[in-house]
Formats: sequence, C-alpha cells, structure tokens
Amino acid sequence: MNNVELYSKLEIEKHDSDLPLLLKALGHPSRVFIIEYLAKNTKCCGGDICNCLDLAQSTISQHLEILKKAGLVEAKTCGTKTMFKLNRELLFQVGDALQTISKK
Amino acid sequence: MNNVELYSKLEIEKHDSDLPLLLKALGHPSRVFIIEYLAKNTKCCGGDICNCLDLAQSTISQHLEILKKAGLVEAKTCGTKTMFKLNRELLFQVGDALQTISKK
DNA sequence: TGACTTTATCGGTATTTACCGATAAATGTT
DNA sequence: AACATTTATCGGTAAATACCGATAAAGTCA
Repeated sequence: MNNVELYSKLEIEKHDSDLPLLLKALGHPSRVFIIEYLAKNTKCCGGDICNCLDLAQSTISQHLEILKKAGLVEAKTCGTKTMFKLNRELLFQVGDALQTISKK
Repeated sequence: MNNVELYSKLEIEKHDSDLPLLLKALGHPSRVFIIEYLAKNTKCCGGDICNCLDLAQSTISQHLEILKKAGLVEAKTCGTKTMFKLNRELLFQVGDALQTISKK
C-alpha cells in the first residue's frame, strides 16, 4: 500500500468514529476535569461544575457544549437546570480505539 | 552516546502520565494521523510522514516535537535522518485511563 | 405578575496554536 | 572541500481557541 492509499484508508477510518474530533474535545484540561467530574458525579448540573472550577459560568457552558457536540456528554433539561451526563460507552470506545491503534 | 545507547535510553525513559497533557497532544487531527501512521509504519523518518501529509516540513517537525514532549513518540537520529517510533505502551495507557474513568 | 434561578448565547479581547518560509545544524556523498 | 539530504529552530502571521461580562431565554415559585 502506498502513501496515498494509506492516507485514504486512514481518512475513512477517521470518519468511522470521529476519533480526531473526540480527542480534540478531550484535549483541554478543563474538559478532562469535567469528564472526570461527571464520571464520579452521575447526576449533576452545570452549577455543580461551576462550583469546583475557577472559570466563568459562560466558559464552562461552552466547554460543555463542545463535549456535547462530540457526543461525550448528554444534557437533559430539568426545570431551570440542565442535568449533564457522561456518555460512558463512548468514552470507553475512545479508550478502546487508542488501544487498538497502539497494537496495530 | 551512540545511536544504540540513545535508543536504549529512549526505550526506558519514564514519562509521568499527565493525562490532560497527553490528550492535548492527541487533540489535533494531524497528530492523530501521525500516531496512526507510526502505528502502522514501525520504522519511518520525518520525510515519510511529510510525504503523506500536506503540510510543510517545519510544521510536521513541530507536531512531532509536541508528541515527543508528551512521551507518545520517541526519536532516534540515524545519520541525517531521524527515526520516529510510537510509544505504544503509553498510548495504550492513555486508552486504559479513559476506560478507567468511564467506569468510575 | 414579578422576582429569582439557571443555562445558553452574544460580542469582544487576549492568548494560544498552527502554519509557513528561511535558515541553521548535522551528517553523508562525491 | 563542496554539495546534497534531512531535521530542528527561528521569526512572523493567520487562524483558532479560551475566556469573560452582559444579557437573553426559559423555567420556578411566592
């Protein structure tokens, strides 16, 4: 397989799971923190996260939006609050994808 | 220090597994591509990567530097070339860390 | 209704990142 | 020695990202 073919193959694989998008979403310390927080606190709202991150509410909301767009976090409005939930399966799959690459 | 010694040193170097740093290093599509490329092409130099990524040589060198600093890639100079090697174990550990978080 | 709570979005700025071309540095080749 | 090859680094610019405060939007509750 030459380089062009390899590139195409990788491109296609890239779209399979949007791995670069997922890793980009995970590529900021605050978002890693949020992910870890949501892993430990199954049911929590934005305000809970604001209380343990020294960032403006709007900034945290934007980080959550990025995680949502990547599919790593799901949101459910509950009255005036929004409950955020980690997509554990997808996070696990990202881990699996990295392990698979590591063994190719 | 000759190449063999350098290579051994790189092999056993320990990297503090700073997950946010590692994920940041993985958080760019070109770097994900490089990681996947190195996974499939065990022995390759910078020029090989340049041939399949439409980026300037200096840019690719900088991406490789970021991956090296994170510990995900190791470099061994071989004459005028530099051979790059994926740290498969560390990449696997990143995957493992994500899976562990997903199950907390 | 009006006050209050919570989150999303907007506008703007500052910082960081990505990128390039040129060039240096190191090595190999003729 | 002169030239070629390969990678790293520098300086500068463009683009993307992070961040904030203000405010809108949507719900709750007295």
